[in-house]
Amino acid sequence: MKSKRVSITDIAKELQISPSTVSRALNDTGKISEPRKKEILDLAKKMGYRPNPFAKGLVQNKTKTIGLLIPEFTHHFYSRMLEGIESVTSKAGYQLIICTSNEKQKQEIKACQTFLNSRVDGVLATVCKKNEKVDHLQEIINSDIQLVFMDRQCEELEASHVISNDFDGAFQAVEYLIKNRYKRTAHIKGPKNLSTTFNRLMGYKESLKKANLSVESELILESDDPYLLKENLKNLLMEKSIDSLFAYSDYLAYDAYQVAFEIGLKIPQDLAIIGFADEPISQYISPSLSTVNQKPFEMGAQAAQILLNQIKNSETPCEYISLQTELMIRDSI
Amino acid sequence: MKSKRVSITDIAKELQISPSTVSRALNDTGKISEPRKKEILDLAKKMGYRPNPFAKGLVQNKTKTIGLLIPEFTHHFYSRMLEGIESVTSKAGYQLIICTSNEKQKQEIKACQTFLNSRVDGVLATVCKKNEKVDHLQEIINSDIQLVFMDRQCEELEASHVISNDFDGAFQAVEYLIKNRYKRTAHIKGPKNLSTTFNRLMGYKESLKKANLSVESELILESDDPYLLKENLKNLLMEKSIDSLFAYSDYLAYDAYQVAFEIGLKIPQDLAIIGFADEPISQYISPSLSTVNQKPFEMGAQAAQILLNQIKNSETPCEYISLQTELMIRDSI
DNA sequence: TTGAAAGCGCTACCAT
DNA sequence: ATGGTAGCGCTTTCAA
Repeated sequence: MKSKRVSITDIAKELQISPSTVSRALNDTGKISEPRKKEILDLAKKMGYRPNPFAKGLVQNKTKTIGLLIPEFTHHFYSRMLEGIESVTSKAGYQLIICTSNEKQKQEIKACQTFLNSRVDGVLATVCKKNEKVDHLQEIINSDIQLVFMDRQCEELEASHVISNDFDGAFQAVEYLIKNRYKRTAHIKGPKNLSTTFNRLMGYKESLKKANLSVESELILESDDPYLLKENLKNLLMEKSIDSLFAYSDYLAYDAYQVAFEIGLKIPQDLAIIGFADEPISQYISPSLSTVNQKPFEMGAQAAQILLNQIKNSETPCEYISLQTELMIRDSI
Repeated sequence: MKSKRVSITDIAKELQISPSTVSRALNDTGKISEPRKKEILDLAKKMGYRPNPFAKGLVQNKTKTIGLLIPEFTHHFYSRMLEGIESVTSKAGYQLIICTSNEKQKQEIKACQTFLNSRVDGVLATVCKKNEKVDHLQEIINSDIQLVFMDRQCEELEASHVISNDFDGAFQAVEYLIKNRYKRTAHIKGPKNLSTTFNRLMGYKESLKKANLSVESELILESDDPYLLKENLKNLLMEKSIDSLFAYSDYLAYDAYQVAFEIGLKIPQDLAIIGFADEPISQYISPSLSTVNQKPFEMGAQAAQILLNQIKNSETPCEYISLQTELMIRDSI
């Protein structure tokens, strides 16, 4: 029962005119008389005509397709970013090809191959944690495919990016602790090699410096090994040498909650905590967690908009956007 | 500097053979001599040949593309389902076109148009909450596009589905409450018109009946109006007429937490609670929430697999899968 | 085993 | 304003 798809030539034959005229009417391009146009459009509708994207793509060499590379979607941050992206791309008639890297470089490389094969017009990417090499991303650029980074910066490559102002976000968080008369603030660092980790650490340090407080390396904790982190944190807390904590993420902040509770400390009385990202859990844990909102929806939307601009005009210079964060004060301080 | 893309004819010319032979070698189809094949493959690689998906799609009328319709991605459940889908589609060389409905029928209809226009080979869909009409989905089926529903069933349409066994999940949850000697269990219902709402309610009722407990309509609460829900729940709790609660979702369970705390009740001593979905928050709230895990990753993966089978052979009969859920016991009972 | 050629649906160019 | 037609890159007969 498969009714054959109706093509431009079908319409042309029906109307005894040429395909070019039909094409012109359908695309509202070039000269064409109004009555003709109307006649064609009406028939097209009646016959249920749908343009064949392949034929179009073949001849125009544009795919109206954007590749999206994301580490994973289970963090609310990325889901929300996706919604921001989708809100602008769908409006512009672009489609997304989504690939997840699961933070593995191998999958990231495969994703880039997919993008190349699919001839996407542009790529939006949040690179994975451990990228020693960026050849696969360089290849995207070399193939004249527009590229915009999100959330995580990639300094080796010349491409636009939209990231959070991690430095300011961290600075303000720590500043808020200091203003509230907390004297010794620890920091739990993020994963190695990420620009975000570096920038939040810097914000922490600078904030201390500005308040004439010393930056002590014993108060800066690595988080790569969760067990070790908890041990180190426990020691710090037992020695009562800190009264507050700024964590790279809400999840790491929650780890601190657990350690604190384990040794009988109260939050925020004994330990004030501020996290980062404003994941949903920060509202649900108790006490609710003060944190830094990164505006993921806006991040996605802006990145998509920049990409579309670059696709439209490849001469568009790179843009480097740092989104202001928002300090969300709840009950953990 | 845009180096022109290399095509099959480029390779053919270079080797002074015909394009058809090159095509055969590249696709490993039909008769071709081994040395020839090797020669062609080597050169193709050297020249950086990439098949043009448009030309291929145009001639084969297959897009290797799947449309994915999802209400939204900020619930962990859907993100995880997406990861399950992606794990099988990417392996099979299919690409996903993602559209979100935001639970709005209008956007859902638009998404279906997108799928039709893009000539996707198949569609994976979780329909939105308020669908009075299903014409847009019917049109997908009429256009000979394979369709598989996930999570939410759509009885009006003849299509495969992969859903949770909501009935059993609810039944077991309530059974667990009863076994632990809770006598009066309330239920907070989900959104109207959803198959999941109906099935979980039925599981609740049947579980009570099986234990010879009466089903009391006053203990079944609507959730459409959050304020009203909290008021009603508060009344029930003040009257001390219930000792336990089974909620349609983890978020509704959390609402119950808040009401309980507000009037000074302890969980689970004064009120035992079981939620549904095993969203991340259920581990993070305190006390941690007992809930029903729906295996979203498996749901996505299975739905994708069924869809691929149907795409490969359109005569494949519809499949109706009910995934067994898993009761996750934590501290709220 | 290989080649020649038609044709998928569309646009763009040139002609009228 | 409209028509004719080549050609995008590929697969798929059919013929050799």
